[in-house]
Amino acid sequence: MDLSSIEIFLAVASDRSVTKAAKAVGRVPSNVTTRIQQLEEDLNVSLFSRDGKKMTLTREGETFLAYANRLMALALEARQAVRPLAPSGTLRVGTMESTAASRLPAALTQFNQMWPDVSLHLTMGASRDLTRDVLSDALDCALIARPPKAMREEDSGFDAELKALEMEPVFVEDLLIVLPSGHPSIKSAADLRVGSLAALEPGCTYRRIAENWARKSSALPTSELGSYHAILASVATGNTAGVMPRSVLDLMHWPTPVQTHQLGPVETLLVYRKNDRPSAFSAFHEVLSATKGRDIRLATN
Amino acid sequence: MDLSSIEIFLAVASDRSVTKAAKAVGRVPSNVTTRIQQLEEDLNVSLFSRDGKKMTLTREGETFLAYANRLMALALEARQAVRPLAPSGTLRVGTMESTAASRLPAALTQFNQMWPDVSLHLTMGASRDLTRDVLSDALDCALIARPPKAMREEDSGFDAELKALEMEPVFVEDLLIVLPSGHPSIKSAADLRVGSLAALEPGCTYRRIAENWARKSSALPTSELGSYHAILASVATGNTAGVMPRSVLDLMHWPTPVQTHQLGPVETLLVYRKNDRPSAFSAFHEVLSATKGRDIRLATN
DNA sequence: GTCTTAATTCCGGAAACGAGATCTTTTCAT
DNA sequence: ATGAAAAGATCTCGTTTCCGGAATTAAGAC
Repeated sequence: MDLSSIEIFLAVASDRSVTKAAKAVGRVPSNVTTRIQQLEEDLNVSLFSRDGKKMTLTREGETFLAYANRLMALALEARQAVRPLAPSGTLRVGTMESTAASRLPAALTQFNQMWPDVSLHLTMGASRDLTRDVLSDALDCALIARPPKAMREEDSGFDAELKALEMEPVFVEDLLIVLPSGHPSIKSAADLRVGSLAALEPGCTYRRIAENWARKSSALPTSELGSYHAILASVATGNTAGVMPRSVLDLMHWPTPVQTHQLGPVETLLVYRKNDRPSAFSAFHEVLSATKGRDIRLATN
Repeated sequence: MDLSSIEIFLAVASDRSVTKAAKAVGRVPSNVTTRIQQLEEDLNVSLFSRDGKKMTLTREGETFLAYANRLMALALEARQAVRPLAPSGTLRVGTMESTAASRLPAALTQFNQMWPDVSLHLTMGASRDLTRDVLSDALDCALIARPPKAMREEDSGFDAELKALEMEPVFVEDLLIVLPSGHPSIKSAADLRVGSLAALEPGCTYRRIAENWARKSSALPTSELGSYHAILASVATGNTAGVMPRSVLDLMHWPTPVQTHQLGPVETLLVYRKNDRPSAFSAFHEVLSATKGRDIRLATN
């Protein structure tokens, strides 16, 4: 029994899908299938029932899920416990709105429990700005969206800044165009029947991805809003299409099942300066990796 | 972090020796060294301090040890929890005296806590007899000493019986000749200055190994005793050399540091009938494997 | 029925692992 | 002191395992 198998198991259990889980843990679906099968063979019990293309936990899978969470939490705790110098002081973390909303709560809670002596300073911002702030030492690290290759070539300044930093993928977001209810489903931006695209600031990678996609076939103005709640409200008026990752949309329990269009997966990176990892940063890094793809409800060892 | 690395770590921590630990977990020393180094690099902390050839836990190593025990215990519990049908009924286990004394207490305690519904019947005996009892279904399984190859060729009956059973190594014992205090150290049986060899029954593999070793150079009578305590007492009289594994000797806190001679490592096997693994047996098997090389003091998850 | 999506199976290249040989250092005996 | 023995570390090599991509199969949607 290998902890990485358990991480994979947790991802599959929480997504109820091999494909999603594979993205979440940064692997390929065939690999996820294999590891789950190995785990099942090792435990000599079937963890998921595959009726058709649905993966649902069996009763044994449910009980194993509880243990899996405890095991991961305990492993993380062990890792932290042997840290020779307990982190303290302040850690300045930059993050996108979306990550702060959907991914960070669990990690921050856990981090606070483990290291109450560290005061975390959170700064929200667009990926472009956050990156600059890390470079200029206004932040210790930041969670940003990696622009797709095509966009990086266009904006060589941003690309150069990224290359000057260490980076590591921690999440994968499924970026969506959210359509007003009743809007017909679309294949490309040409099918849009709205007056504008609602997004956050100009430096926001998600916004720029959406704009790139939209301008291929239509000349749609972007209306800039301050929050994802504002964007969704704007979509509800009927004349706007919103941009946000699925994880954020899921968070909002929108009343009606909205029509969405996938712009594809976008990686969230943790970036930090090379050769500058204060103890508090390493601790944060570890907590983040451990929380990756894990169920929100935290295990209490 | 891999559970097998943790198992190796536990073995090194409890033996304070790479070589011993390697035997305990059935690996080669170089491998143990590497895995420990990997673990240290992964945790970014040194677990052992190597002053000379002594391996002692560092402060961080100590704290990690606690977590390592808890992790293994939790993993074992998870394994047991998903067992689809809870084991019950009786399980008839045969064991050598020595194993019952040194290795089983921890495993049996844990097993009893986990499966109070299973009533364990322990039978002590010599390897030869236990094997026959498993074959004839008088026992469900047994812990026996694997005779070295040379001996197996001599006793083809025993060998055939073993081949008819499933077997799996679970412990490695360091078989010793225990000499009276003051006896000069020996290179071979020819250097023995005693009147007899003290051992258990004729079917005992340890006894037969010792007799084989002794008869190469001298014709020493074997005096048969009923227990290891009796053997040690007999050795204390000065005219007898005893046969026992090191683990048993260690258990007895003999007052003076006794002179010993190594007859080499002997594997302890768990043997059972092919295609006959009642649920209670599988549970026992798992507890045994998990206890292998682990510290006696059990972790309470 | 066809198309799409998801899971599994199969396969080749890459990385990790384990065993043995060698080397270094410590310890013990002479 | 000196040599021998033992233990740990290092290196290399053969094997296994693991990962990712392509092909395959199966289920649901239109």
